[in-house]
Amino acid sequence: MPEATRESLAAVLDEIALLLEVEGANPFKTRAYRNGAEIVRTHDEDILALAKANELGNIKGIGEALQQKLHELATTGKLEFHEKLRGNYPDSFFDLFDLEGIGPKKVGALHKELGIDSIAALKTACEENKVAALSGFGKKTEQKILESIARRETFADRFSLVVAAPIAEEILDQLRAHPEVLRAQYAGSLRRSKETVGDLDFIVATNKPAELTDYFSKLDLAHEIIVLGDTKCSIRLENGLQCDLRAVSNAQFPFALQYFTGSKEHNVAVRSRALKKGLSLNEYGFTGKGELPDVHDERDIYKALGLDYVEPELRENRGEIEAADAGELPQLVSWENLRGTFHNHTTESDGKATLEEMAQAAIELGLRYLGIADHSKSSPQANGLHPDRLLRQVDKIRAWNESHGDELHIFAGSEVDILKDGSLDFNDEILAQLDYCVASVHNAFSLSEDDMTKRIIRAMENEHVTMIGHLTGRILLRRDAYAVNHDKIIDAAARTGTIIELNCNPKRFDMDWRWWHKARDKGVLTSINPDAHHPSQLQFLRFGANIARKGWLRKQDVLNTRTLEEVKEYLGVS
DNA sequence: GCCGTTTTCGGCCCGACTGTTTTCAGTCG
Repeated sequence: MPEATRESLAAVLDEIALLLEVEGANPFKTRAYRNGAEIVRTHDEDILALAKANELGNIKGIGEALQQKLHELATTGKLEFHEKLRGNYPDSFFDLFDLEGIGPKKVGALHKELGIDSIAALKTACEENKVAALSGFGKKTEQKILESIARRETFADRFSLVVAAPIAEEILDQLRAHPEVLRAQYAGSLRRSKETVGDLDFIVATNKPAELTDYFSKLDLAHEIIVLGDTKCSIRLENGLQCDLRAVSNAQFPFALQYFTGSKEHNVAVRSRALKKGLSLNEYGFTGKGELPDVHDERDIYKALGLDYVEPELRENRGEIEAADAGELPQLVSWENLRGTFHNHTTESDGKATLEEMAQAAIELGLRYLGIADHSKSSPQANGLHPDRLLRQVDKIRAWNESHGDELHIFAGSEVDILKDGSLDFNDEILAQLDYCVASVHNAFSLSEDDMTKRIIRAMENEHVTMIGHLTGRILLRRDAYAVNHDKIIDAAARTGTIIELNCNPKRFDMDWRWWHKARDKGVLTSINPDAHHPSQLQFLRFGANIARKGWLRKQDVLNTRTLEEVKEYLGVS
């Protein structure tokens, strides 16, 4: 029996809620289970230990029934009530909930009436027109189910910022160009700078909402209209990305923007704070007895609740409300603070542009310094450099600085492979000739967490290693992180004075934003690096600043906000 | 299933939209 974890407890409660819903139980009962799952996930004591000790009695939302069930789960790793409920359905049944347009009720009806327990079975039933004949279903529903199944096979359910961000900017421009639009903004996870997005949300302030939803549905980018009403519209683009518009009055705008920016968890906390002040908050405004606060923008909403303004990136209910209450929110780093960057490639290894072209792009972007760090010899797949080529590149960079250094200073570095045992791909004699060194893992991903952590810490202990590149090796939407113990790495970084890179290539965003606050508090410095393989990728710095903000980082936590002179001093180079 | 200065029953968040209905249930956010 697998050991119970916080997440396994929560997942069982969520699954019970789902199955109760399928079977038509009291909706408030299912909500109680969902609510219980959320409490298990977010409670700030050791919930597993409390459950084992059967001491959950004092937590609001966990009653006698849930307490008993969590105790059984925590001590035995399973729950008879759950197994009984779950026993009726195969694993494939749960895939049905991934489909858009059908929820627990319809899934329940399909299972009860037609015995459908997988997407394949549902597809067949639709093709045989058996679904349209069911009560509560019809021709259109059947068609939508088939389209949803096809879409699931064709499209991703989340999108990279490289894809989504430019689209969002374009749609926002088009909304702002409409004469009836007073204010417009995107909301949702993009505004919060999540590392990937599931869909795009737009809010417009207007006196002609129906005109705007109509306009939105007819955008050139709109490939399909999902819903179209007088105040909201959803479209799907050709690449499968869903975009939602809410059209509200100018007075409602700040409330709608705040509400649809989320996160859900942040909003729950904000609303409960409002209730304590005798105010009810929803996407349209405050309601309550007496005089209501005067609200013109989002800041006024937070102010009315006695809170400092919470930047969208921080709205994840990870301590920002408490900090806003205490006046202790950080002054976040911004994109304009960045003066240079490290970890960039050229055609010497696997980059697509020469040293000169990369330098030119950095100048155009307004950077004062640029770090080059091509791959080392143990990455032959990336055309990694042997020492002789590396040292020739160093000479070339020194020559550039002689002639162009007043405009852009280039730091000569290397992205050195951390070998399986934690030793480095170049010896100390070579490393000593560089201005700095990014050490990264590029192979042997399947080491145990313990071995991988030791491997990276050994590299950090080398005095020539300036920073650790893409700590976990994850490729978003494609490859999971390798196992590594973040706590131990952060402690080692603090102890050895090693920088942990914030790799802001949107396919990586590594280290994950959730760890930066802790790293910062332990005095760990970061460098926001685009890992650019093309001049245009230097622009990733903008995403990088957003992710840093999401990790609560301030200007002083980021090496590349420093002046050239300060960086030279830090690196000990002239 | 949870909760309570409305205290052991009765309420729990809700508005917009669609499709299947003929006044409303289900889905979504």
